[in-house]
Amino acid sequence: MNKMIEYLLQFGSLDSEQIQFISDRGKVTTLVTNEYFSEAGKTPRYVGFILKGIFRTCYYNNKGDDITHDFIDENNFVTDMQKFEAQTAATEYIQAITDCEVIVFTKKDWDDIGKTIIGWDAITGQILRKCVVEILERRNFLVTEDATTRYLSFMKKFPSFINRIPLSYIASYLGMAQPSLSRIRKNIS
Amino acid sequence: MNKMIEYLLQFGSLDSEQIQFISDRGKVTTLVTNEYFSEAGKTPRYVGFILKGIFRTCYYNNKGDDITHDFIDENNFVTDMQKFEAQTAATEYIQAITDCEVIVFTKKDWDDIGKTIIGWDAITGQILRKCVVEILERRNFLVTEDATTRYLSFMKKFPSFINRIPLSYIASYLGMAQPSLSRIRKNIS
DNA sequence: CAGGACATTTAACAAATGCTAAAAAGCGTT
DNA sequence: AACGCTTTTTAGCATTTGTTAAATGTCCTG
Repeated sequence: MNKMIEYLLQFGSLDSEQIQFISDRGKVTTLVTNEYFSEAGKTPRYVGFILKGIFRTCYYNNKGDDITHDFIDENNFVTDMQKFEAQTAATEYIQAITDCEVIVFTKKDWDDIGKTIIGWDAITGQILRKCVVEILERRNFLVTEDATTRYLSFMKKFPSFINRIPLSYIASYLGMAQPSLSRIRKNIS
Repeated sequence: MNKMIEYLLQFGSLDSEQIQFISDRGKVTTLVTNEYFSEAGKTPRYVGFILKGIFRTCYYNNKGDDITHDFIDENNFVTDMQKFEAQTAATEYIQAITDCEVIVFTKKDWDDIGKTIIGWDAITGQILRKCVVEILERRNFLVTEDATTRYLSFMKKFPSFINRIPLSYIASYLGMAQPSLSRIRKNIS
């Protein structure tokens, strides 16, 4: 739980009573590889804070291809934010792609924290802003750069992912076919 | 100013005193086509709410190409959020691509609103969440779909942009060369 | 309405990437 | 070590997209 509190304290201050209030509501759970944290068509039940492991968000396009939109790893919140807030059906999957350890909060507990802790909106707002910037940075270059550049940037930003994640996920995240990614890897080395 | 208040009221309630407080701090200004709202290398001075016109965010990649990242139009806030909050130098330009009319807020006034109005964080947090979802929806398909599909989706989502925006901006936004976009337009019709 | 500046289209060729299927490599289990 | 299963690589060919430069179109100004 401490890792999460540390994370939160980067974005605002919390006294020990508030920390206790938050801690009391988080439950540590584990997911095994390939297990879903939330599923398309179902209402997301939890916000999670990742203690260990990597998740991906993904969906099936109209050709039936499995497309990975993003990877999320240790020391980050994971949730289908808007669908969780609105408690409506998600359109994407969130899947554990390694064994994972997560602190989860139910909607009720998350709302209670928001109502109880003055400044909670400011903290989550800041986290959100940081996430937006990161997402844009990560995804903008995917649109404009060629395949080799995209892969090199990915390696640079997520060196630890290369050997922990199936190549097919990386290929679809980078917007290319898997054989193309293989070819690129060969050319680089 | 009313258009902005209406927009805000979608995300939370404000009493007439609060509305007055906000209105007193916004100044209506105009920008002509090609004028910058904020510039790379400079600290953003304003948050804006667009009453009329279209902006784009853009930057120059390492080959010197002018790349458009996004379009923003009427009835939306426009700002380099994180750089504005932190008051540090921006890395992108925000440029008017039509004549524009905008309500602007200085950093000081924006902060004063945040300090004065209870629930402001909650309102801006909601707007932020909505923006994140929209940005992701708009940009995710750019990575995985082919050029024709990307253009068709763009036309569907922004039919009014096609005749108001230079094609070169649209081409770079969609991640393709301008002659490719021309070819696609020909094939479609 | 002529001229100039800028935006868009066209064409031909080059390069990159997609697609398919088969081969190879890796991995866990027995 | 051998087997089955999954992942990754390879190869050849088809298709898409990029690149460059010239031609055409459009709009504004004098």
